Order: sequence, then C-alpha cells, then structure tokens
Amino acid sequence: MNIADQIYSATDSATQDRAQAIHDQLRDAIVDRRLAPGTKLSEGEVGTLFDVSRTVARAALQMLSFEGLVRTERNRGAFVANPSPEEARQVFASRRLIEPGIAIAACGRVTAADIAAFRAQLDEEGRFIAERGPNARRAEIKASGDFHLLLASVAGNAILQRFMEELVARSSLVIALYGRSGVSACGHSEHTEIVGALENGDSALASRLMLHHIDHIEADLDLRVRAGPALREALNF
Amino acid sequence: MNIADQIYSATDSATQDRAQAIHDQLRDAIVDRRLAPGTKLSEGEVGTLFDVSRTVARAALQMLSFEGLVRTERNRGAFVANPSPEEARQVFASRRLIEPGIAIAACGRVTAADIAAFRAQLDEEGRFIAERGPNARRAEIKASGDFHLLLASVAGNAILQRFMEELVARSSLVIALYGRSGVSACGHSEHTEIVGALENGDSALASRLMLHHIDHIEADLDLRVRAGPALREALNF
DNA sequence: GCAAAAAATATTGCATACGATTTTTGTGCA
DNA sequence: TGCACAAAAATCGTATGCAATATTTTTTGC
Repeated sequence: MNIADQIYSATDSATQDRAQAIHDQLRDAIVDRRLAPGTKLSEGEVGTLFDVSRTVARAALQMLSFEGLVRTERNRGAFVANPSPEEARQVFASRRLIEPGIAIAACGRVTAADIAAFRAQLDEEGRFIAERGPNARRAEIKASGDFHLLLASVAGNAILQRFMEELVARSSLVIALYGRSGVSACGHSEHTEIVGALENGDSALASRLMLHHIDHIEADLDLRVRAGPALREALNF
Repeated sequence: MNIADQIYSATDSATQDRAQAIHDQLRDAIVDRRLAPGTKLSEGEVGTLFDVSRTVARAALQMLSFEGLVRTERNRGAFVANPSPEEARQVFASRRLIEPGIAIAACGRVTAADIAAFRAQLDEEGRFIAERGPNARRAEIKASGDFHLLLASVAGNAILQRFMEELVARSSLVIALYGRSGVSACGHSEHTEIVGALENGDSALASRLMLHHIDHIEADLDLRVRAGPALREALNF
C-alpha cells in the first residue's frame, strides 16, 4: 500500500462521526426492507433509538435524503422513499447506461483475488435462494445487490462506485414496491455468467450480459400505475 | 404541465431551507473559481457571511461534501476540494461513460423549444469567448458547463441529471487545477456540432461527437504529478 | 349526531451553549 | 538563535431550548 492509499483509507475510516454509522444502519434497514416505503422517520425517534441528539439524527437523515432513500418534507419530517413508477424507470435507465460500462472497466482490472471474491459472493447468493421464508428472501435481495457493488468496486472508479451504491439501494426500494415474483434464480445464473465472462477477459460479452441482466430485472417489475399516481401522491400514500 | 409535475416542482421549490440557498451560492463560487481549491470554509465564517447560525452553515457544507466539492476533516473544518490527478481521471472516465448515453437520450426527446434554448446557450458561450479578462474566462467556463447541464435536463432523467451536475461541478475544479490553455473555442464549435446532430435526430453522431468532445477537454489537462502527490497532500496543499 | 372551529400536542427549523480537539501563540531554557 | 512545552485562541461535535408549523384531539354550535 502506497502513501496515497494510506492517507485515503485513514481519512475514510476517520470520516465524520456517528451520523455516518446511523446512516449506514438505516440504509441497510431500508435496503433489507425492514423499513417499508412510506415509514416515517422522525428525528426524535431516530435520535432516541440510537441514543444521540436530534442534531446527529438529522444529519443522518439528510444523508439518506441526498441518496434518494428518504424524502423530507418541510416541517413534516422524513419518510422512507416511495418511488413512483417514473422514478423506477429512471433508476433502471441509469443502470442500463452505467453498468455495462462498469462491467467493461472491471474486465480490464479484475484480479485472481477478485474472481475468488466473486465466487464467494455467488455462493452466498445460492445459499439464500435455496432457503425459504421472508428472511432468506431479504438476504437474497441484499446479496444480489452486493454482487453489483462488488463489480463496481473492482472497476476502480470511486465516483461511479458511489453512483452505483445509490442506484442499487434505490433499486431495492423499487423492487420492494413493484417486484412481481422471484426471477432471482435467473438473476443468480446471470451473475454466474457475468463472472465467467470476466474471468475470460471477454469485456464485450460481460457488457452484453450485464445489459440483458438489468433488462430482466426490470421486466419482472409491474410498473403500471395502480390507482393513479398523482392521486396516491396527493393522498400521502 | 401535469399534476405529477406540479407536485414535483412544488416540493422542489419548497425543498428545505436556507441551507440549500447557501449551498447553491457556495457551489457557484467554487465552480466560478472565486473560491480556489484548498480554501478553508469554516462553519462560523460561512454562518456570519450569510447571517445564519452554524447549524445551517454546517448543513450547507455537508451538502457540498456529498457532492465532492469540499472535503471535511474531523475537528479541522471544510476545505474546497483539491482533486488529485487520479480523481480527475475518474471524473472524466465517468463522463465518458455517461454523457454519450445522455446525448442519445436527449436526441429522442429534444423539442423545438429545446433547440432554441441550445441556440441561446451557444450564443452566450460565444459572447464570452470573444471577450478578454479573467471574468470573461470564468463566465466562459460556467457557460460551457451549463451546456452539458442543459443537455442532461433535456434527456429527462432526474437521477442522471443530478449525477451530471456533480460531474460538471467537479470538472470545473479539475480544469481550474490542471487546465493548460483554452481550447474553449474548440469546445464551443463542438457544442455547436452536437446541437446540429440533435436537431437532425442523429443520435449515433451526437453520441460520438460527445465522446470526442470529452476526450478533447481531458486532453487539455496536464495530469502529470507535479511535486509528488503524496507530499502535496501531506503538506495540506 | 355531525361538522366546523379551537385548543392541545407533537415535530421540525434554527440558534445558542458547552465540552473536546486542534492550532496558534507565547515563554523559558539551552 | 532555536527548540520544547505550556497556555490561549479558534474551531468543531453535540446537546438542548425556543419559536414556528403541522397534526390531532377536544369542544362547540347547529
């Protein structure tokens, strides 16, 4: 590890404060669907829950708001985001644009250690697919997202990695709201194929597989408006 | 304008508070290079400057920190970001990945009114290129960035638009630090060509022109490390 | 009994206060 | 003069208090 890396990881680890930790826990809870879309997250409640003042709870909520995971309304509070079908489409349009490129970048940088990490990640996914129950399903969604984040980290671009973290988290919300079934097994096999392409250094194939994979995830969504979206919004639903 | 749009713009305009306004002004100042990289932005100073308490100044600085425009060090304060050559490369790698796709998306949605807006934007750019002096140069950089933001807004994806806002702002910092000359005139003509492709609905051409345009901007940078980057970082430069 | 107004309650927006940490200044000694 | 160490100043991290706004409950008139 060179000097620059040391500086980076030092500042990264020491970065900020308890707000970051609270943010991370809330984020995980949202991504894991333990917090349903629309759930109110009041500053006081979050503060007492994590045993901090409203000040730091507020900072954590502000971070989540920047990521689009909660929406805040003035003088009303913060709520777990309730993405509209249009927002859902934009999330996946963004992923279709970015992730094939990330796959290509990862292809040029992937190491043997990375491949091993991918294999471990695939095993993890497989474990939860075999199991039944809502907990396993949550873990499966989480693991599926982690695959994409692992790929982004291998690609070696910190900016794109952060974008992907946001997109994966928001995808999780979208799937919670509009997901129809579990094509997850299909998703798992597609992940396996992508790792295969990576291992062979076939960037064009990896990119193509990724694009199809995203299409498949989105195809499992039911993005038809249910009772009229404007009405639902107006009713604070 | 449909109901959903009204709701959106309503929440957007009412969004939050004075912190957002302060953020916007500071952001403009950074992008315009009135605040040089490395400049310290203490909470107290920002607060008294905008006549608010440290609380809201802090919130504004936190927003800038999320965008990568300032870096904050615990118990030390916030500083205008000083992107390393590696970060600069990542900014442009991200733009190379995203902006051609944005150009394609914009091609499919551009209206006559949009074209008129582009023409106005191009005129604005041209004005400042003709002028001399540091103020005109600042305005020119700003206008050049605004062109890319206008394109992103036409593309109609709010998520990608926000990513682009971040990338354009960070590019401005990078150019301030590593920019060599003004190939700006060249940039202006390239913008004109892109608008032409948009007008003709030639998405493939627009995408290709955009990619070359980004390459040209990056080619004008001198990203060689100067006195050793770790040393510079260590010296808090 | 029901609808509308009014009070009570809860929650956010913001400012300020205080302890902790860092940086700077000042002083004594070699 | 130069250096080490201590005191002072500046700045941040966080808690708390008060006013403003939103929400709920109660009361009141019909």
